[in-house]
Parts: sequence; C-alpha cells; structure tokens
Amino acid sequence: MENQGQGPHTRVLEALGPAITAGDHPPGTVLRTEELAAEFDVSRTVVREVIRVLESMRLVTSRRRVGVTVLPTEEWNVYDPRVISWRLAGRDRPRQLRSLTVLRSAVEPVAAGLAAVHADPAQCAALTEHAMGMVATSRGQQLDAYLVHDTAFHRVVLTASGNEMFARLGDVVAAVLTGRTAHHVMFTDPDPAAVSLHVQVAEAVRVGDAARAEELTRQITVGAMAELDVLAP
Amino acid sequence: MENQGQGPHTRVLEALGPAITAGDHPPGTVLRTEELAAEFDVSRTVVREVIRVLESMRLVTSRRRVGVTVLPTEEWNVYDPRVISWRLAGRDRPRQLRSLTVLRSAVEPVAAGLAAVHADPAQCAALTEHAMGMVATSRGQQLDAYLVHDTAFHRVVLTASGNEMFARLGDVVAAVLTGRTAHHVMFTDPDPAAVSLHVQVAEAVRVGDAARAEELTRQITVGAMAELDVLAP
DNA sequence: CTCTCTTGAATAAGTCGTACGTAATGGGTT
DNA sequence: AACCCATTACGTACGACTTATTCAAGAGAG
Repeated sequence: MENQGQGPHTRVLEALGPAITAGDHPPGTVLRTEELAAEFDVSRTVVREVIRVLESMRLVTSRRRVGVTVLPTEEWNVYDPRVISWRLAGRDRPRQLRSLTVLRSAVEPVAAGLAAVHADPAQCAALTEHAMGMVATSRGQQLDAYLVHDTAFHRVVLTASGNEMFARLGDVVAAVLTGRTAHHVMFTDPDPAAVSLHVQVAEAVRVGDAARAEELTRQITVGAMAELDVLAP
Repeated sequence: MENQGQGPHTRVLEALGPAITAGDHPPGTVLRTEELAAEFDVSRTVVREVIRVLESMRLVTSRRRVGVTVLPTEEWNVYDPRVISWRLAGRDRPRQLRSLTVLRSAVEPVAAGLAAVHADPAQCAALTEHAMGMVATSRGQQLDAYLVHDTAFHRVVLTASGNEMFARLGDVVAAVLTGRTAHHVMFTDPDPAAVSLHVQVAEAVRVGDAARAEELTRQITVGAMAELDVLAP
C-alpha cells in the first residue's frame, strides 16, 4: 500500500500543490490558513510552512488582511521539480509534456556537443553501454528495460556536458521519456532509426566529434517532437 | 535608503540563502534551528519557515536528531530564481555566468526559430522597436539605455516563442546581460556586428523565416560566449 | 447633494513562547 | 555482536499578541 505519510506537512503540500497546478483553485482564488488548517485537521503552524513553500514556488502569494492568493500561471516557477511532476500528473499533462519536449530539443543537442568535448572515459563507457542496452532491448516488448537504458543514456549525456544547468534537466528528460512510454501503445517496439542514432551519438562523443554528436542528437529530438505530435491533443 | 525590512522571514532568508550558495556553509555543515533563532534574534517559528523554503530549493535537508544539513551543489535547484540571483551576487559568479550563458546559447536560437512562427504583430513591432533602440543607443556610452533595449528584445523573443519554459528564462537572460554590462569596461560601445544581428533577427521573425532567425540568434549567442571568455577566469 | 479625504474598526496574516511528541543517534549493558 | 535506553533536535500543536491592509462610515469641502 502506498503510504506517503511522511508527516502532516508533506500530506498538505501534496494535496494543495497538485490542486493548484491542476487549476482546481484558479488564479485569484484566496485561501485562508485557518480554513486550510481546519480542512486538513492540522495546526496553523503546518499550514503556514506549506504556504511558505508554495510561495517559494510562486504558486501563491500571501498578503495580510487578504489571505493566500493563487498566482497566475506566468508567475509559477515552472522549473521546480515538484511543480513539473504535479503538472505532469494533472490536467494539462499534454501541454507540459509538449513544452518539456521543446526544451529538450533545445538543450540536448548542445549538451551532446559539449559532452563530446568534456566526457571522461567512464562516461563514454557508460554511454556505449546504455546504447548497447537499448539495442538489446529494442525488440520483443521489453519497453521497460529499454526505458531504463534510454533515460540513463540521456542523463549521462547531460551530466557529461559539464554544465550544471544541463545536468539538472536529467530528471526532466527522464520524466518525459517515462511519460512517453507510459502513454505509448505498449506493444510497439521503439523506432530502430532512433536506436541507431543513440549508438552513433555514443560513438561521436567517444571520438570527440562535437558537431556530429550535436547533429545526431538534434535528429533524436526531432524524432521525439514528431512522435509527440502523434499522441498529443 | 535601502530598507529591505520586509519582516524577519525575508531578513533571515536573505542572510542564509546567499551564505549557503556562496559556500560559507560547505555541504555537510549542520545548522541548528535553535542557534539560528538566537543568532538572528527571531523565534524558532520564523527559522523553521525559512528552513522549509531552503529545503524546497534543495539547499538543505532537515532531519530529526541531527539538524539542518547543507546539501551538495548537485542537489540544488539551480533554476530557482532566488538561487540564481544569490549565486550571481556571490563568490562563484563567474561560473554561474558561464553556465547561464551556455544555457542561453542552447535555448535562445530555438526560441527565436519558434518566435518566427508564433510571434503576433505586436511582438514583431516590439522586436523591431527594441532593435532600433539598440541601434540608436549603440554609440556614445549609452550602455544603460542600450541594456534596456537589449534585455527587452531577448525577453520578447523568449515569450514570443510560445513556450512557457523558454519564457521563464527571460529573467535569467536579463541577469546575464545586466551582469555583462556591469562588469564590462564602461567606455566601450557594444559590438556593431551584434547590433546588426539583432536587427536582422527582428526582421527574420517578422517575415517568418524560422531557420534564419535561429541561425542569426545562434551567432549572437556565439558572440556572447566569446565575449565571456575575454572577461571571465 | 456629490465627491473626496480622513478616521477607525474589522480582519487575517505575521510573530512569539511554550509545551509536548517523535524519530534518529550513540553509548552502555548483556 | 546484538540489544536497550537515554539523549537530542526537529516536528507539531496551541494560545496570545502584533501589525499591515482593507473597507466603510463619517466629516468636510466644493
């Protein structure tokens, strides 16, 4: 049984956060700490700490004499991992998946190019290993195993780029890939062309061919975009 | 007079946040809420709420019986606007400026390409207007006025891309550009070639030439990278 | 009579102090 | 080496008080 009961704080946060990001409380809605405390049967202390966290995500703003006001979407810290996961689990999952994929298409090629220059031997080895793993699991409905190698591959590329801003997008890419697999028809194997591209990227990074690694990765992301068009509203 | 006194909460947060991101408290350092409360002369309540915010930024983690532990850099939410501004104000400002510029070089060209497709007439007008403004202020030590147009230009491009993830990077780009100007020799006018590129980008977006807008913007970011190499350790 | 400015009461967040619960740690015992 | 228990610092709860902000009533000017 999924018992997430890590204390009242987490419970309230995991209730309010998704509710707000899903649009259950439209921008402009005012929440009162007293009411929230009563609703969740916790002390005002806990509610206040939760509000402070939501405030740091720019989901809400708290003003005296007026209450906690839900902020418009443009204000949200859309790069906060929790905001991302909440939105991916909620109503505008398609939109979120889309914007994240676009972000991927911008970042990953450049990251791959940098990885070709900065990757150490261990990272190169991990890259080819996971590319091989993708090849090995690309046929016969082994999508779960394939996904593991796929996410690991992209995570290595991002960290090997040597840029911490890129590295921190590993979770985002993982979320996108996972989401893709989850909503994919479970009996269609991955595109062989995509698998081949990953192998070639690993090779390009290994030999230090930045331009080639970048271009190949761009082709991968283009494929991801196209794939998204097929299964998104 | 700079009175930031928006309450004890802000005061403590603006003391601890920069201190941690600057490395004054190396990863693994344990802070005790009681001590912090005493040090800042506030109640434990305030300290706890601040800790919760720092925890949501993944700067620290709070565990029972042990205290508040500072997390390693790899854990930090490096996309949090406050973390970014703290780091830009602190010790590893050069590194931060560098990683943000790399991020720019990945994102902005793609954003410009999308803007060429999605920009509405008003955004096109704003683009050309600010490009013109850059031209007008590019000579005669008007760096401040130039900076205004420059940041506005890039902000419009990012929002016109139609991708909210890109749009939210407007502040980041603004910070980079501002930082560049601040540390630049104040009597050297902007590179005429860069100014020209901006004008051409505005035009490319206006006529909907995505490929050209992307390529031109890529040249701008390449220039920004090169410029960074000159004045960064 | 209408409009504006002032004043004051109401309200909900902000802060504080205390008390107690709870989990993780470390040392001492068997 | 395994177990038990006291310690410790965070986690939660509660009540009181403070303060900023709002809204409305009333005074005053035009």
